[in-house]
Amino acid sequence: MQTKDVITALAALAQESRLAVFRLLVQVGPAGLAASKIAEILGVPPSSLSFHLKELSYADLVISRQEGRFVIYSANIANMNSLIGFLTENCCGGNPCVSTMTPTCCDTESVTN
Amino acid sequence: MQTKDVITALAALAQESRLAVFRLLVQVGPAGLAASKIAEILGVPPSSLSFHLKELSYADLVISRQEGRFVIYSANIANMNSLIGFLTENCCGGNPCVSTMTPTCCDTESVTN
DNA sequence: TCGATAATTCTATCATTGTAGAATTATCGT
DNA sequence: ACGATAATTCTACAATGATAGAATTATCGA
Repeated sequence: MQTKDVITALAALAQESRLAVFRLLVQVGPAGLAASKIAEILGVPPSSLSFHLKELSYADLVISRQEGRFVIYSANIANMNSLIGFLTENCCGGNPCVSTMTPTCCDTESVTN
Repeated sequence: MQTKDVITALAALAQESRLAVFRLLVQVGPAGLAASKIAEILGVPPSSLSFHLKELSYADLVISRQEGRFVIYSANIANMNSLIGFLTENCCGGNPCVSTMTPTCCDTESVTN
């Protein structure tokens, strides 16, 4: 994961609506939610939500799939784990303090640091 | 950790210079670095660096201590771990997929979710 | 106490980002 | 094929954030 991608991801999350969307999708898991359902739950106007979902997609933090006339969004857990890995990388110079270097969330198989 | 604090922290990290400063300090560890040293290593003008350090301090991502006429900055690992905990909280609805829920970096004692 | 260095604040300018209504495109049910 | 719903793009406006020189404050060495 490149510095540029990390900044894009962090910037995407550093916004109230988007952070709420992302956390909601993290909690929902791979099943995901339709855009309209997200808008309903969070009380965000559709056009605003679309804007934010686009940002999250661009940052590769969410994945979308078409199901009929619904677009289902779900969190990209693997990329979130990469992000976390980047922030904690080589902590304290490498060896002295790192106790556990395991990913913090599910989908550990597909983590691509 | 509150949503507002998380957004502040993420926004603080979502910037090239600040992310570089933070990662540098994470890698250096508790010993930290003087502002002038950081400016030298990263090639950032002092006034700009001050601006960014202030942001990182406000976000509670770095800690500063005075040593003579030097101000030494170090990463606040505990708070970074809280941040990571917030993002991964209740992943996939709680139980089904969480394999390891351990902090990703040192200073595991002082983690305050 | 005085010059030199460290660090921050002040200031102005420039660029980016968030918001949400209106219009547009696409897909469903009948 | 047509009305209804889903979702996105377009648009304009407001707000926030980044940059770096100049001035300011504070601490060191001699």
